[in-house]
Order: sequence, then C-alpha cells, then structure tokens
Amino acid sequence: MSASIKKTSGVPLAEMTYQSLREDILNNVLSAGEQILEKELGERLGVSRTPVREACVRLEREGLVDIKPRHGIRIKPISINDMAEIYQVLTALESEAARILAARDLSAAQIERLTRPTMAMEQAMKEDDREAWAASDESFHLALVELTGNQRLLDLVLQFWGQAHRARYCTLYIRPKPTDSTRDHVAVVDAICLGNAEKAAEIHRIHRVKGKEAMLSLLEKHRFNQL
Amino acid sequence: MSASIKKTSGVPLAEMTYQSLREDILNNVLSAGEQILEKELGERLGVSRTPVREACVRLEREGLVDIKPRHGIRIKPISINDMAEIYQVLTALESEAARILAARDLSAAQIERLTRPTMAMEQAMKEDDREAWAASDESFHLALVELTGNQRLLDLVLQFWGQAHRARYCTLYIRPKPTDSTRDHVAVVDAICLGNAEKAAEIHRIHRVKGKEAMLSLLEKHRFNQL
DNA sequence: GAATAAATTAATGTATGCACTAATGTATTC
DNA sequence: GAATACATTAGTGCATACATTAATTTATTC
Repeated sequence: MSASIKKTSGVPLAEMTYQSLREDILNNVLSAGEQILEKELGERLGVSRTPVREACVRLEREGLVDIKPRHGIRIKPISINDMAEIYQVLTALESEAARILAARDLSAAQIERLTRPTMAMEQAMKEDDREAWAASDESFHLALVELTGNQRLLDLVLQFWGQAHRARYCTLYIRPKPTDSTRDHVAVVDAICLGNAEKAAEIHRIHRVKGKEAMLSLLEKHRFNQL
Repeated sequence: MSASIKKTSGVPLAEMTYQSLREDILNNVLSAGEQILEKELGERLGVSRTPVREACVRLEREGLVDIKPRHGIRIKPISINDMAEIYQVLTALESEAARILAARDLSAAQIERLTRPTMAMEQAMKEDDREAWAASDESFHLALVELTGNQRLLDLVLQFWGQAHRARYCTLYIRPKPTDSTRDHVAVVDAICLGNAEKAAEIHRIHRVKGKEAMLSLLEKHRFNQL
C-alpha cells in the first residue's frame, strides 16, 4: 500500500521516503523490473521530487535500483548471476566474522545470541513454520556479524541481505526443507567456542556455499531468471 | 586546487561534483575533520547546492563524509579503529577472491595481470620508489578482485580502498620497507596456479593481516589518531 | 507507403526561494 | 556578574520553477 507519508516528527522527509521505498522494494510491493518516474513516486508518497531523488540516489548506491535517466527509477531485478555474486560476498564477510569471533573469548550472553536463534530455527522446523525459520536464520547470521563489533562488516551484510531478500522470500516455500542448517550453525558455534578459527570459518563457508548452490539450482529449475 | 567545474559535456553536474569532491578528499585537499557548508562547496565549484547535495549523499553512503545537519559536510577522519575495521573487510573480500581464482583455470594473460604488478613492485623496491611501489601493489590487489568477475566484490574493494587511501598515503614514507610483500604476492599467485584454494586464501589472509598490524602499530606509534 | 525531418512532449538536471529551526547573540533580571 | 528569556542569524530541508534534451509524434517528401 504505502500511502502518503505523515510528517510525524523531526525525521527528514528524504529519510522517510528512503525507508518507505526500501520497504516496498524488499517486500515486493514495487516489483522487480518495474520502472517508476520520480514524479509518480513523489505523488504516491505526497512529497516533492527532491526527497525522492535523494532517496533514489541512496537506493542506487545500495544496489536496489537503477536510475535510468529518462525512464524513471528501475527496481533492479536480481538475476541468477547477481545472486551468485551476492552469495560470494556474504560468504566472504560472514566466514570472516566467524573466524574473528573464534579468536575471542565470548561471554555466555554473547554465545546465547548465537544459540538462541539456532534453537528457534530447530523449533520452527518442527512446526514447519518457514517464515519463523527464515527469521531465526537471519537472526543467527546477523548476530554472528554484530558480535564482531565491526560496524562496516555489519552494514555490508545488511546491505547484501537486502539485495537477496526478494529472492530468498520467493524461494522460501518451494525450497526443500533446510534440514541441516541447524546442524551447521551448531557446528559453527562449537568451533567458535573452542577457539578454532580456521574450522569456524571453514564450516561457515561451506554452509554458505551449500546455501548458494541450493538457491541457484532452485532459481534455475523454476526459471526465476529475474526476481 | 579544484577550481570551478567546466560544464564539458553530457556529464551531469552532480556526477562531476561527486568525482571532484571524492578526489579532493582522497588526496587530502579537503582534510580530515574539516567541515564545509553546502554553500561553500557549491561556490568552490561554481554550482548550486542541489548537485552538491546529491554528491554528498553519495559520499556519505560511501563512508567518506558525514552530513552534520547544521554544521556542513564533515570529512570523515579515519581513526585507528576505523582502519582496523576496513582492513578486516578487505581481508575477507580479497582472500575470498584468491580462493575463487584458485578454483579456476586462469589463462596466461590473466595470470600476467597478477605477475606483472608483482614484478613492478620488486623493481620499484629496488629503486626505492615508494609511490611506484604503492601503485603496483594496488594494481595487484585490484587485479586479484577484478579477475573474479564479481562486480560487487570489486566495487566493495574499491570503496574500502578509498576509505583507507589517506592513511595509506600518510604512512607510505614512514613505514618500514615492505620487503616481503613481493614474496607474499608470488606465493599467492603460485597457490592460485596450482589450484590450491585453501592455501591461496590463507596466504593472502596472512598477508593482509600483517599489513593491518603494521599499519595499526604505525598509526599508534606516530599518534595518528585521526587521519 | 516508407523514410526523413521538424515539432512537440515529457522527464530529468539544476537553480532558486521559502520556511523551519538550531545556534548564536543580546538584553533583562536578580 | 551569572542566568534566563528573547531576538536574530544562518543553514538546511523541501518545494518549485526553469532549462535541457531524449523520446515521440506529426508533417513532409519521394
């Protein structure tokens, strides 16, 4: 839906526009390949072109849209190749995160930020609740990166998850049950706790690579060439 | 210098403004911590605030400036902690690149894109030409990432090199001679050619970690807290 | 009727103006 | 002289108007 934005508080319109557009892209309200003129976007939200422009510049740098000079803002479709790129980047960043954490002494509370989502995944699997599973999975991966304390690492992972979000959602219900995801996560946490950096990174790498392969073959099989 | 921008061709002013500002930041024409008003920036380049704004939004997302609502654009200083973060990210991305390449069969021409800069480094070292050495080093690392064909990986590495650029330059002449850099590069290329992904990634990791440690201790020693 | 040229439209890139508000300065009070 | 209230300034956020130019349509020629 995304009706007109209310000028609630001291939050700049450009910021609200950005948030709103981002939401709509991630949730497929604005679907891939769609092209919308700046004016239309402005009208849709009840703001002028200026904040729309600013939002779009940000979204473009974030990899979610392309600005095509006379044809409006194009919601960037994710091809299979894009997906491969994105997963490669995530693999690099996250497995490095696992490595970093393994070299640290994490507190019990910190470890729990990893184990709790993992248990939640297990539970969600039992109940066959894929959305809950996906959310918990996301929590785990996010916690992994957050715990490193490296803000840039976190920002990047968030950015790239954003790019992959639509595709992940589209395949959530047609993919095979992610049975060994939980096992992988447990193994990563174990390696981290044991301080085995190499192993933690390696397990996580393989986990991610498996995920990538599964995703790509799914996209190919279902001819999801552009999401 | 960076005098007024000429409206050369079909290139948008916002783009030229962005390029110009980015250059000036990387080359320390605009130095770290400096705060400049939108109006001033506009006057400096002979453009209105609109393109300046657009450029700044981009630069902010790129991590080069902060926009501080009533105090202008602040050239983001790089702290030691920032530097550590940046190197961690680069380590993750580049060592993954090495791993990816090792899993491929590279052509002779492709290999040469790695070996040539390495030889140039060696040569520059002999002549004690640090600038040339740095440029060749950069070429090597760039080629490594470019060869993967992963555009996102490349963009990220370029972005983070950008953030680290000032600090690298500032320390170029006070750092000890980078004697074993060449050896590391050769070893990485060897591992890649042998198809030993694990080893290629590992060597490159260690190469980067060494670089990071050297850089950080240098920054600490010279009290470069904000670059 | 097809092809080219001219004219029109429309979307963006840029400049500008206004309103809002944080920051600063001044005045008043005690 | 310090503190608070008030007035002033100045920078930005946003809307809007204008200029530019790609795209499209119409007109003209063969």
